[in-house]
Amino acid sequence: MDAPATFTLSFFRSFTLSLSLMSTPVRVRFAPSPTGPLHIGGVRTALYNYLFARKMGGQMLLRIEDTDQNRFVPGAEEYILEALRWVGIEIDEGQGTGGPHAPYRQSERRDIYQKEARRLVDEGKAYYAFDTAEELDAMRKRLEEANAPAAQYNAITRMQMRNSLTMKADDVRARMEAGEPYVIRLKTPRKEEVRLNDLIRGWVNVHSSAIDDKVLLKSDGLPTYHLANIVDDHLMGITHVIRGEEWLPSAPLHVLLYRYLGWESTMPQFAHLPLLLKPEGNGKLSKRDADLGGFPIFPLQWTDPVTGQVARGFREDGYLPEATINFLALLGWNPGTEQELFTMDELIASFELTQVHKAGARFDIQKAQWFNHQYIRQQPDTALAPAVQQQAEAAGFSCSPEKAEKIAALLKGRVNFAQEIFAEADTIFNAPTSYDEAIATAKWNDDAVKAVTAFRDALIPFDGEFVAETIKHTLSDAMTQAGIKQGKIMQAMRLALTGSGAGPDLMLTMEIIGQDETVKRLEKALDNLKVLKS
RNA sequence: GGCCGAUUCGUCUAGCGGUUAGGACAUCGCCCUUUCACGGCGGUAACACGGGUUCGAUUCCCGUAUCGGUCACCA
Repeated sequence: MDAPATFTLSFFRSFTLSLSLMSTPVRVRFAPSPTGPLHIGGVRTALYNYLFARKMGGQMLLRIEDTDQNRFVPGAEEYILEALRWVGIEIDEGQGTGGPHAPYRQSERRDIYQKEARRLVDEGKAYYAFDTAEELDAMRKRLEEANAPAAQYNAITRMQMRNSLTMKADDVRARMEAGEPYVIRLKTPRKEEVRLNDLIRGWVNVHSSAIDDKVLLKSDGLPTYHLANIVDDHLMGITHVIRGEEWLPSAPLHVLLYRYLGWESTMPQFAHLPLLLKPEGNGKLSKRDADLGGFPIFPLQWTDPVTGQVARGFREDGYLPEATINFLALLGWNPGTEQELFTMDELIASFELTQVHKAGARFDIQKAQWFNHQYIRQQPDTALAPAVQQQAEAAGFSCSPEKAEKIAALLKGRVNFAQEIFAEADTIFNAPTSYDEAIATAKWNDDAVKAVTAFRDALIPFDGEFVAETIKHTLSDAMTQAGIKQGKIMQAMRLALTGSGAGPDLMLTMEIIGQDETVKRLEKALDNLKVLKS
């Protein structure tokens, strides 16, 4: 911590995570591209970044990687911000929040990247290239036909292409002045072993011959991901890059870039997360799976601005944010305990990057539903009631807040989603218009008629508080007087009141529908149900 | 195809040389209950394969297979 901190830091950084963490504040970033709705896998990446940042007492940044003008989708950035807010991921610095390293939108930082790209050219670590798309295609085709080991722009092929390494300096300058389009490419070394120590996977070695001369700066003047993310991560003081496994193959290239830019000593640590896979079959989770399986893979509903197509969201489907993050957190990570239910604070407390699983995880919506069930039943009735009331009123029923609350209390344990409560409450709002035939046949007998009649007769003069407890007593007294065993006629009683053989607690159901309605339903049953066999 | 990565019940996973291989979802059964659920209890179910290393491998090493990712002026 004290005097030799700088030395200690750079020396131990690559070996000991904890040591460097004690010395430098952790800074992580979530850097999505605004090309559409944020994928649920992206939400998980953001979540792991957030958990790690909070756990380490560090900061979480949000950067928008919009360097591809062609793929820009209006509304996507707002969607990202809202999705993160919804699941409870707080951004300390970045787009939508601000901070000392603004702007946080890469399209607004082009001068910064251009400066660094030119510096690389000046230092002989990159070069200008004028090849057209057709020329590149021709080169790849030629190499493929020649059965070359790799059809790429690299240390071998670059000398046959049109670039500042093969052209005269005057020629290069003249073309640039004439406005001919060009890119800046990395001059990848021919023979070099690039190593990187991934926090989740350990050492990964790649030979530089496998890395091609990646375009760093595109002909439109904007950087590619590779350049932009390194420049920004460095400038913004990022200490840990936590991202999806799809970046692992290009990670050695990034190490090379840090080296060439002279920033290797403060290079962030890398952690590559396993991917989310299709529920069944092969490949990674895609929008198609959502359509096929009838479940969301986006946090929020999204309407495509061009096609108008609507993609469902976890939020709109009725998943609670708590359930969503709990589900996501455990998809690829496990604290090693047997705890399944975690609040955000508990996740933060127990999260460890080193405990992130290495293999991809199949997306299982059933588990998500189970988590939602757990959180729905924990919700206070008052939190669930407004939605019930709203749905009821929208369907043309009058429903007081008190009634909605009672309904929520009665049914929340039976459902996976809040909106299912109203559907389950159908027998409360609607008197039966028909009766379950199987139950009627089996249970509607002479005793049942006698029991229902007796109960009705006991209910009409009843003037106490009409609540489950007193109803229960009234019923049992009536049955005793009539000489009927209560257990024998309960199914019939339920049938008379709800038309169904199954449902929630009957006494509470009666309490909610009220005394008058209860009596009315009993009479209606007596009028409409016939004893088929005695 | 080249390169990189991965591989424990159907699924998510624990395990980090010696375990009756544990938990959760799903599934099945029992109990609870007026019923259906919920809940409780229990059952079925896994170390991809082949070589090593070792007294001993799910665990370490090497192959094979399979799966995943990546090979753009997209991120």
